[in-house]
Amino acid sequence: MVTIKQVSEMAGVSSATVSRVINNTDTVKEKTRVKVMQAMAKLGYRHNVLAASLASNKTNTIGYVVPELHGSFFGSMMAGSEKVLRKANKHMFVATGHSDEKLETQEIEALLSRRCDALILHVEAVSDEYLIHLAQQDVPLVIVNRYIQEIEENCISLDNELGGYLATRHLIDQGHTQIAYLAGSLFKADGLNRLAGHKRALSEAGISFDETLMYEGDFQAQSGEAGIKALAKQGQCYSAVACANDEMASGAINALRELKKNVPEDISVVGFDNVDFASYLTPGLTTIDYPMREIGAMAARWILNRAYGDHKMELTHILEPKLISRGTTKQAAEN
Amino acid sequence: MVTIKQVSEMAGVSSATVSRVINNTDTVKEKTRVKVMQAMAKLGYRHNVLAASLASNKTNTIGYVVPELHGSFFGSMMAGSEKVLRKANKHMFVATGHSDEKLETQEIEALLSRRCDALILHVEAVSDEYLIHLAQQDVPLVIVNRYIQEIEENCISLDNELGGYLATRHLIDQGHTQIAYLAGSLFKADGLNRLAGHKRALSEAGISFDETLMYEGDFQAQSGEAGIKALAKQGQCYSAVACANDEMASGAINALRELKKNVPEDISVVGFDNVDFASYLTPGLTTIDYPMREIGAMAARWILNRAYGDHKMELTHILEPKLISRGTTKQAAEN
DNA sequence: CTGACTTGTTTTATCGTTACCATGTTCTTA
DNA sequence: TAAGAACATGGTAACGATAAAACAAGTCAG
Repeated sequence: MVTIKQVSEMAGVSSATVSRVINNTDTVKEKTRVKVMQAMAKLGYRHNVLAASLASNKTNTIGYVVPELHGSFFGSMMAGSEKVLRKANKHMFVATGHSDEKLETQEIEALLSRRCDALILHVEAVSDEYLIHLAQQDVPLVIVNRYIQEIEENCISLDNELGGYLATRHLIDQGHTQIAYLAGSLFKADGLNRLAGHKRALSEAGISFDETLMYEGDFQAQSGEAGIKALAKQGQCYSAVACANDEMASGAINALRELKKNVPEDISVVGFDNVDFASYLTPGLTTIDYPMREIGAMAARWILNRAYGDHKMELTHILEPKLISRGTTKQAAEN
Repeated sequence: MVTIKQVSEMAGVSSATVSRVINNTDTVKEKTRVKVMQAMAKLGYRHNVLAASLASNKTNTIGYVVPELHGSFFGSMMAGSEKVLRKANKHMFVATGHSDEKLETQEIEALLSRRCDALILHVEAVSDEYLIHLAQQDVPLVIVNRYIQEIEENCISLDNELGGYLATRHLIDQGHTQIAYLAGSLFKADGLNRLAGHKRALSEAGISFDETLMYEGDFQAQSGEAGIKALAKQGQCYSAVACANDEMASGAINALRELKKNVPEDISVVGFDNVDFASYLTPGLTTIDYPMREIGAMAARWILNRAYGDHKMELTHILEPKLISRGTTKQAAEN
């Protein structure tokens, strides 16, 4: 492997000068620069980032932990971050936590061992305490899609309550008054907050929340189907369904079809997340957009701000969801 | 930052011994090991992988280039690799090439600068020559979803021709004889090979390939719609359509619906890739499974084999696609 | 013409490990 | 019991860079 030393010898300068040329860190006479460049080219020199990082105590690398690599959800987030980081010449070291406490911890430790300049974490299993402790150490940290009061400055998340509100509000605006709700797992913050938004929209419109029109699922398509069937069994009456996510909405639509209900003619359906397939369904699924890409970008901006002192960007901690109106919702029929 | 030196002092041993304990690289008396471990715990020592890599000339890191991070395609591939590499305690450094020659080259160089032990590349814009040259250097290399004769030992790809064959063969088996084909971009190897498979299936069944029943699209949903409309305009007659990928199939189905054709009752449709949303469509899309996860896993196995001398695994260069039969294909109506 | 600056460069210490060689100690075994 | 093997550990030179201090030469105002 060619070293900076060999380059410096061939160019007839010291290795410090070569380092300057490589890093553009200090003034170097044009003539010297050219000599160095030529020597590098001739020897086929390749900068050793490892050695540089060790010496400079900076890796220009952001450690990134996501639950999974497959599926498009986290991919979008990483893509958002990548775009921002690329411009700043920072790189990402990606690890997966698989929603397992031990693994998550292990990967975070590994990233720190690699001396990442900062971390972006989407972790689900480690405790708040662990993260709080981590945040108080010297490595800048952004926690995505999780809100922890004590270190809220390090958190970025979506306003799920607002999303739930917007979904139901959309249905109300279209004249629906009997609105069923297929909730996600209510032991999860997201599930709970979305439901809270639903309730707020109802109450704002003077509609009282009817417990019997709600079904608690688990964010899976299967539970959307189950929800519709359960409501049917109870003989519930409604003209619209708001769902905790798109998978459940998709399941619900299938179940409604089985019950010979047309969507959206008989029943309107709204989802949440705006996953890829939402637009491929027929009719296209009306849903709430979960701006993962933007969240990823924002996380990266915070990192740039905190770890590299770039203060030129606009920053927020809470991102706002938007309603995407497609084909599964429709003006309520007149009574 | 706590160093190995400080640990060694506290434990009353030399730094060499501490290194031995950390790396489990040599026998150390149990009593000494305990002393060292305690010192590490007490000082809150964290191994510096950078320094270790520099000294040992090994990073245990695989450089990974994919075209994009978003979408589930490459995510699945990375997930497949990650699972294999995790078991071997290797990590992935992910970079994106965005199908741009300059970017791809740049990222590959960056990974080499970081002294990755090996590379897994899914690149589309760099030339074969560049890759051939790279393969002949000292860094082990696996090229995914691309076949380059001169370095076929480094390539892993799907048998697209077989996939195309299976799709059309499936239609023929169901009694279809007039089969339209919506091709992908034919300047791409994948598009060409899938079409070739289609032709082989036809010829094997004694059906002659009818140029007018083919439309060249570009792998986008839009072009699937366009294809069906173009065929309709020409007044073509067919009972089944094979598509170059699922997006085009989805577009085709929408166009067929517009033409008041029922899928699969009037027209059978088969896609290619088995993307996530294929199973969410109603009816579910019959398609050819592109085993990205398995491809990623295989790439990782090759790396383990080549870069780390693990010879215990079964390896292949060409993976086989499978037909996934869902609801968009159906026995041809009797004449 | 001189002292203060600026510019360009070298010198040398340092970053935190690992790898190799040397050395001392403890088992085996004939 | 002596010799050699196996075990346990220490010393120290790399690994390939950067950074801070020191120095040399050129510029310029007064």
